[in-house]
Amino acid sequence: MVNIGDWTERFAGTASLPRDVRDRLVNVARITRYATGTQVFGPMNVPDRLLFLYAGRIRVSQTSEAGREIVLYRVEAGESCVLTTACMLAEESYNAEGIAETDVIAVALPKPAFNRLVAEEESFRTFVFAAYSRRLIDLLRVVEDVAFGRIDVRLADRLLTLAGNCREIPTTHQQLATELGTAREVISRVLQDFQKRTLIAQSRGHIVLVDKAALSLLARSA
Amino acid sequence: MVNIGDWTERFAGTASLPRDVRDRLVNVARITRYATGTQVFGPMNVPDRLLFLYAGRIRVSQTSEAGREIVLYRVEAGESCVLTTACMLAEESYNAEGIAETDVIAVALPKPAFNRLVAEEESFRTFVFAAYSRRLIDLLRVVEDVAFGRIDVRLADRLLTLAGNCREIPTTHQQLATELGTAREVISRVLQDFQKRTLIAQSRGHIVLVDKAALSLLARSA
DNA sequence: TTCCGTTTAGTGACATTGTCACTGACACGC
DNA sequence: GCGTGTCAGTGACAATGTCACTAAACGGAA
Repeated sequence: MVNIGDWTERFAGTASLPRDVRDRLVNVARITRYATGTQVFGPMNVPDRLLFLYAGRIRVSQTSEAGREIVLYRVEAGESCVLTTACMLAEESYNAEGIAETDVIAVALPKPAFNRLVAEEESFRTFVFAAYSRRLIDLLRVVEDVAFGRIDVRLADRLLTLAGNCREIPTTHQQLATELGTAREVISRVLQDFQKRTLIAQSRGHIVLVDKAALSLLARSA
Repeated sequence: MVNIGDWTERFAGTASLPRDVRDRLVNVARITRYATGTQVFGPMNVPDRLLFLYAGRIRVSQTSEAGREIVLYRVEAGESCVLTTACMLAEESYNAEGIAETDVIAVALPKPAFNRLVAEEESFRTFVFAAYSRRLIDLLRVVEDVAFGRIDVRLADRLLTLAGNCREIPTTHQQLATELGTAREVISRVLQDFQKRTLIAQSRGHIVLVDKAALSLLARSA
């Protein structure tokens, strides 16, 4: 186990806390690691601690009974994973799960410590509420996209997001279908259309964004 | 203005607070009323106070740029409206709005009082987090329905919900389309199908649930 | 290397849902 | 009665989802 030192520097909610509070936190929190591809939380795997993402990225998605899946949002380093909180508090069941998309290092805070911190520290409270709000708004965006958005527009947008500064994306049609909550065949059709319009180039498990400008235009067209 | 007396009895988060805290709350909170059909909050109308619903019902929905709309959830008496909190905290814009579906009486708590309460009172804190969690899970449900659900199933389910114990619903096809985030024509088609199968009867602005059992079966079939 | 099984992608037919441009029916006030 | 606006019905078509396949690419084993 590698010592990651004073992780309280890393989080907006803890960086400005008094020295003694931070020392206490470092003592009570447990550092947890998840290898790429492993499940961080899920219906069968409800953590009893609050997770703060020190490094890595978690993909949160929801699966239907029929087995279809949609990506809801991603938790990045420095953020907290509030869905686990929701999970602990609300007794209702839900079928969202978090998968480590890279190797992940998380800080797991026991519930009593979390409670105390929310009660005593204004800045931490603000951080937690902001995290909740952020996720609520993320979900509003998902609802809007799924309910009213066109598939080609959503796909163009997602391709650009996944690529970041890069031009290439190592991904399969099935993975992209999961991103948008649709079927692989639909993705294949749209990607073929993109290819014909020379917006992208494809090979097995690999997509190259040839014309980012045009994709960007398409993504913003709705 | 009618005096509604000690409203702190009404909320899970305030009923168990010490007498002196409740007296203080009653003093600082303002009672607000909204007539049926008026907007409680929206993109252009961000309240600076936290709302707790004393009586009535608020319908929270989201509108697309193209003007199509979908109902996200309803806030019932005794619940708090956390989306307004999200709204205040997160700077990001979103286009959800809350409409008073009946005449509404709400308790509006100034932000400092809210903050103090969250800090000092465990039971209130639990209440607020539970409210957030509830909404997050509501939204997960909406995402699942919209992304993976069939229209006929969703409509059957919504009709039963809207009817409650009653057999009749005074509503237009357009209103039902807004409930599910679809188009009126789609609702018309499905309702005609339901009518042919004698699950319902229709007249202008009015639907009678003839065979609730069958509708229920259909609603649960996915 | 060749063979074979697995994963990934392509295809066409069809079902469902969404869009558009209408028409007709009903209710209400004058 | 007669307009006027709201509500519902319709058919053609477009977009998306489903199904049952085939074909191509890759990787390991013989």
